[in-house]
Amino acid sequence: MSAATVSRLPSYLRALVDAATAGSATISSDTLAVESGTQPATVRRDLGSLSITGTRGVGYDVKELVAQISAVLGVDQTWPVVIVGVGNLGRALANYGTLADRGFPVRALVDTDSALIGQRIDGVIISPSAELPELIEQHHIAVGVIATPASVAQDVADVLTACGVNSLLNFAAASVLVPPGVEVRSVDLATELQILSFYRQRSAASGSGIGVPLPAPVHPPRIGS
Amino acid sequence: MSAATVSRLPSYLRALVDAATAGSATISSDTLAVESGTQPATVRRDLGSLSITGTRGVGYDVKELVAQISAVLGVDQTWPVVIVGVGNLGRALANYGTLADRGFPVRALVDTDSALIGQRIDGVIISPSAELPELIEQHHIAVGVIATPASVAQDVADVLTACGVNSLLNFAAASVLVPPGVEVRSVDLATELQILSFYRQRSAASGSGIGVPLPAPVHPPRIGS
DNA sequence: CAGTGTGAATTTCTTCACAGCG
DNA sequence: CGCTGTGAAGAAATTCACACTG
Repeated sequence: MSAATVSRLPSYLRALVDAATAGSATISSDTLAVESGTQPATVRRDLGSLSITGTRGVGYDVKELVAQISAVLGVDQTWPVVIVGVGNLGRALANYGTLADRGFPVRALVDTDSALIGQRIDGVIISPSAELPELIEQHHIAVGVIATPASVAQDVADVLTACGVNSLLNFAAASVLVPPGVEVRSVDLATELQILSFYRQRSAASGSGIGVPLPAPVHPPRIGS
Repeated sequence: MSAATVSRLPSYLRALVDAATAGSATISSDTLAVESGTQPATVRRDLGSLSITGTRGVGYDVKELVAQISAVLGVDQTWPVVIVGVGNLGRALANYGTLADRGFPVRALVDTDSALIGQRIDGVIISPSAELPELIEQHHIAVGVIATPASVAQDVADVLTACGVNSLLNFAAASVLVPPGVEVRSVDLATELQILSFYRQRSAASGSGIGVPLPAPVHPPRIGS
């Protein structure tokens, strides 16, 4: 299965859960494409590569699709997490229920700041970084979250991977090198902002002519939950 | 310039700033490739597509590269930001200095919760969502940050784009549809976790044999700033 | 008929490999 | 000699377009 396909599965799953909630029993590749921001042919190929088959003239069975994609993504399992670095970001993540809700319970917290060590966040004690290997073994840690300054991100990744953690979520503003077999996902605000900047400049340059007037502000739809 | 190239520019810039800090005057495509996790040939093509030229036998001029890439990414300019939704995430972002440091000062905050309206975060007052159009005009908002629940993300995007904001940073767990010319970058923890899950399952399946023993935990390198 | 499943065409992206230059 | 710049090859991903089927 291609990396491109995998990267789209979460958005399919999201759209499908929405559709299920809305009561749809089936969904067409056209609809799923619109909901997940891709093309119908791409949807069909992706689902085909998971050996998921629809019904001609009808579409795909929503419940089956949710079950299959969930299984492929492994969202039905639980992966204990360690967060390395309990600064602003690390603390926010530790308190952020979404991690635990998604099957990623935070079982260990690590920092080098002695002022933090011994404190508890949501019941989990903050340990010194030297204890990382023991913690990983004790709690069967599967995922390491790197929330340290960029300067130590590589060191952290080295320790984590050496201890057998082969899924890393990297929030540090640095790319880390890992051995083969280890998967790293990087989430970096600066990167996103810079890419946005690029396209903003670009569209300002091409769109600032008189031919492309700013649309008049509309009466705003109600924003609220 | 291809989207793939643009997506790599931030990591080049990061590596280059590091190199400059370390005192390097020039850098080869080989080194830059290692530092940014890509291939030398890719680096050379990317730089070539920016009409950046190096010196044969030597490499690229670090300072010039930093200047050129910074200009292309527009990081030398300032883009006022509005954050829509001041929950946990929105508040964290509003307080997060990195946004302002990168040329994205938060000039407006919006929420529907009347308990929040009128409060200030870092000097910026929280306004009711109905005022979004006026705020955008007053502050020349260029970037909209969506930090609302998924259910209203699309509505927020509609208002923002209708008011001429064509750079969106979307933290909601929903994909939003936007008119052509508008750039959206989505940052979604659930998506990242699900993709990690997929590869973790995959490597567990292929790597759990006796042939691939868990590496013994090494003596951990010092983790600290 | 509406919508899947899929060969084939196309586009996009990456990598090779090497001539050529400082 | 070391490293760039790039044509050409290759690989990957997307999209077209249509036969086919429930």
